[in-house]
Amino acid sequence: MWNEGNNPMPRPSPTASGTLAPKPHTNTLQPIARDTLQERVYLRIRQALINSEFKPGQVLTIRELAQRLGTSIMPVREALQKLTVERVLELLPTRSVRVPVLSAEEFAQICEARMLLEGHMARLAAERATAEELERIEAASRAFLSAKVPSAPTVIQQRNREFHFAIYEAAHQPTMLELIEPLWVRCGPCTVALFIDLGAEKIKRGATTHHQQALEAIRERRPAAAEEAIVADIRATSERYQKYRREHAEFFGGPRSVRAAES
Amino acid sequence: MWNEGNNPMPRPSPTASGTLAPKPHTNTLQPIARDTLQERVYLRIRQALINSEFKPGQVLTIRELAQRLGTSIMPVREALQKLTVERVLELLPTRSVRVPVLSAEEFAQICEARMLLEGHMARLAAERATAEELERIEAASRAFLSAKVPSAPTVIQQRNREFHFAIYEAAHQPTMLELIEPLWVRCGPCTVALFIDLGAEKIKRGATTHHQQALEAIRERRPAAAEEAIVADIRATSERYQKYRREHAEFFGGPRSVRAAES
DNA sequence: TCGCAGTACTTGTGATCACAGTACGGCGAC
DNA sequence: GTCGCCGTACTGTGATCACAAGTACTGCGA
Repeated sequence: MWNEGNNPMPRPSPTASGTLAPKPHTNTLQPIARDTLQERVYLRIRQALINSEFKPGQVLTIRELAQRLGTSIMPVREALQKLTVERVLELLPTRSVRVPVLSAEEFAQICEARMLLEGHMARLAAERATAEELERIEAASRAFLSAKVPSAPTVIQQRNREFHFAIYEAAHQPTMLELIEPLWVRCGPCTVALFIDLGAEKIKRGATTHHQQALEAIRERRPAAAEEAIVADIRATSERYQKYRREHAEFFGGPRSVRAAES
Repeated sequence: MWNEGNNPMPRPSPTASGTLAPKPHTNTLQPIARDTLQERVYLRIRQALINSEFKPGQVLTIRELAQRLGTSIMPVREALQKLTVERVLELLPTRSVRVPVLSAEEFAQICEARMLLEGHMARLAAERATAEELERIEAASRAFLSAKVPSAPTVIQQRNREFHFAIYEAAHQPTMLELIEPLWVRCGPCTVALFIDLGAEKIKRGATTHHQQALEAIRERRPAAAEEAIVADIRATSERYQKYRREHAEFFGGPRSVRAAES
């Protein structure tokens, strides 16, 4: 499961674009992709983190990644820099980087921010969603429901993500959407770890209720109810992590945050 | 005023630490600073942006900055990368970076996020602030009030910032604090531009009311009132920018967002 | 006088090299 | 046998070089 050893990492493919499914474009002859190597490396590692190809706590070294990706170290070091700034990765005292193991408090605070921002977005979506956007949300919801539970946990997580962002896009606040996105990436590795260890069955069942409530609230233009449903969904994730951390403190052991040693 | 020409930029000084005043440490023998050149460059440029040493819209080139800072291009290019990820700087189609000129919508959405997050923090501060933290907040308030209006607008902005963050630190949510900080840096250049053009007098007078209300609310443990005061303060900034943009559309002219050309 | 092409220069990107700091192993002394 | 030292291997950092893409300027020709 974890990509710890020398399992070959596929070369970054040009089709591996951002983490959100791009909206279908109707206009032809859109500008061709002219991205840099560094950008591809960045997106590839980011995707790997979302997909839990790296384990929380795992240390990533520049040269090894460069070798596995078939590039020099330059694109990799800059990609890791970027991920560190986003706090998707964590700086060790040796200046190596690792996948963070979020403490209960950190996870809770990120979830708190998510509740505030995403609740706001859900409220706006209920007010503003167009018919087309509503259809997208419903499609995402169906996709989530139809995800086979025994399938890779990342699939459930992926569908869950797409459902949420289908809602948030309907709020028509692109700048705020960009603030929310990194919060998901930060939670990603730890959340997926939860999926794997706890079994996706129970989690999916819990989320389904909130999803249905959110969907209906948006369809019926009830902003407060939409906000409430999304907040409840996030709160459930937060509390699940709290509980899990308490019960498996040893698993998340090891030297916790690097910064703890600083102050 | 603007640092457009060849005005020498001071070498990054080891004392130029973060943008927040560090809390006084009581324990001796804290770890010595062991930061990298890149980090100093990053903080120096970041500080320069907050202080409005660069004008919104101004293009920054790696080699020129490197020369002015007296380093090779390596630390500078990574510092600019980091600032771009934080969206403090903006990528041009040529892959140069420039100081963003926030559109009215972007500024409004960032302020909306700030109202949600910082309002939350103000509420918590009113619930949790210790006597010592309250003293820090009051000191910051006095410092803001005593700032001479004709002095550099950046001083007012600096004091304002310190007052706000004195409150937020009393919420005891470091992770969320880290989410708020980059929002201030993003707003920085455009806000200070506002100060300069509009005159700090009026702005300071407006903020003073909100500050006093927030301070009293925290002192008297009224969380809802504290949140309200902070939100009102941010909303005033947001609306001032909206108005200013409408009236000075030509000043902020030029090709707006780069991404506008992409879709 | 206008328009176009060619050139020189500036820009960011990526690769390679040199270096300093750290971690970890073995080896020797007590 | 255990503790401490030392050397090796490895890691990130910073500098320099090579290159491709873009821009602006200049000069030639219509």
